[in-house]
Amino acid sequence: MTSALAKTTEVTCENCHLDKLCIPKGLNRADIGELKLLVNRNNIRQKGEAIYHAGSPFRGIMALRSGTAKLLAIDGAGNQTIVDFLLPGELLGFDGIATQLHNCTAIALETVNFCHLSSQRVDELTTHNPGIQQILLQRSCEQFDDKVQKMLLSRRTAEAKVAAFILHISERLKARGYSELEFRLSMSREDIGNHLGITHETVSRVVHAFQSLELIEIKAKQLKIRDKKKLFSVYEE
Amino acid sequence: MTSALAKTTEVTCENCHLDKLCIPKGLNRADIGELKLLVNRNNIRQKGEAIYHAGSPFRGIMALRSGTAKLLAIDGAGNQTIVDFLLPGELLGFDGIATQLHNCTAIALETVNFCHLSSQRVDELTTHNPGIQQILLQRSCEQFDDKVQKMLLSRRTAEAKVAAFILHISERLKARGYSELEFRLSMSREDIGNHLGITHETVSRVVHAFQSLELIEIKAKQLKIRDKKKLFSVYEE
DNA sequence: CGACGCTTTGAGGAGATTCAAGACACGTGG
DNA sequence: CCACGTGTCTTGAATCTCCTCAAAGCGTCG
Repeated sequence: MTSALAKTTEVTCENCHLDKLCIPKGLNRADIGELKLLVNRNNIRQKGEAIYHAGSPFRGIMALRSGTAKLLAIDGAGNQTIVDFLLPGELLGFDGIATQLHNCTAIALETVNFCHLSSQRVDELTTHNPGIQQILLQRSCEQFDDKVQKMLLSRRTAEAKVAAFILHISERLKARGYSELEFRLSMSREDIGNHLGITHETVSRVVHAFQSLELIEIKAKQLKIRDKKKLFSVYEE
Repeated sequence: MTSALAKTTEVTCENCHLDKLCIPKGLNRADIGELKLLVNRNNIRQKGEAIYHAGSPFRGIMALRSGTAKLLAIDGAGNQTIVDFLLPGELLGFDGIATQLHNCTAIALETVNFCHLSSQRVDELTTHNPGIQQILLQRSCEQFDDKVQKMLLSRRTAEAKVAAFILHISERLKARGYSELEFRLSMSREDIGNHLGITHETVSRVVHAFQSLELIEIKAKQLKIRDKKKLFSVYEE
């Protein structure tokens, strides 16, 4: 809410530290220059607030600059499933492109700051800037690839799921320049379980078992990976 | 193999009966005209043959004209998961766009005839035809939406999964002009179970239970839906 | 400090898997 | 056309993993 902290050097796509992850990845300099003019920056949501709701008109593509969020889908009977967790530099909004209505609800897990490419801008790109549009196609297909990986997990044991979850978060944080071995899980056990298709009690038990085996150290939401190799073997085997 | 049955009127995108499902859906007449020039038609694969392999270079986007196929992913430990079944009019190949290497293997479940938009053509579209490219983005996002639905299913009982599977196939066949209540399942119980995350024995038991409840009639691969409403309620509740 | 939500831990039970055996269907060759 | 063999499908029984329900512990925030 308080935007009194305006910096002298404004952050744009051209000097954003997330340029290797966000839309600019793979984009030429001219297109990045155009992109920065199209993007609306410094949108804020507090913990628990929605970025968009399922059923609402396509809001465009958003990119997290800081904070984390969850993407959830709801079926006819009201069951909620967490489709994805979003880390800084990751894009959301693709669930609204096909039908022009959002299929999922995006909710901040902590205060988030995000950039916004409005649906109108996205439409304009169709004719104006094939370069950026190609990037969107690529990113959308990345999300598809990601879901394929998730399907491969669904047949595995609770142990394998939790191990994969921890390793996946670790990899993504590493790519963002954060510590890959020690970090804070912004989501609840309930959320983790929901995402993995197990109960929060099972998450708790597995996490405790991993701690006993000295694969990890966990206290509340703070996690430290002690033996990445062994943790990986739980997932792999 | 025998293409001796060449028709006098050749089928193109402009007069294909699948135009309401395939790439042309939502495309203007001029773009369809261009599309037909880019597409390579009448590619054939026999049952069990691959259309493309995981790890191979991106082959482009393909559209089934007849026959069915399965799309499968393999993890590090060699576990295979069937990501999707493909019906006539459905597109495949998106698993190769993000990395330019196919993430999945596509295999014919029976003789298939498909159209092919080569990777080179797909790349050309980036600069030449933003209209077709936009359609690809939309289709890619549809696949994403589809995976979200699948995630919602993963927490459900074996009954709900099988009911949803039958109803989903039924819907898609209906959209293609086939009977929605009576059809042949081209995939094995093993394949169905793999796709749904249950064993083939469980598929068999559930299918038998549905038959006892008079929701369906099934003999080998031939399926008849007797009570769609009740079947839907198994899925919904 | 107290209340609330989140997390942990335990015991019992349900659903799905595994293993095993038999039935059936399909294609091949006699 | 029928016999045969192979692979698919069905069915059963025992087992196991994970879930459900319940209660207690911990942390956090007003």
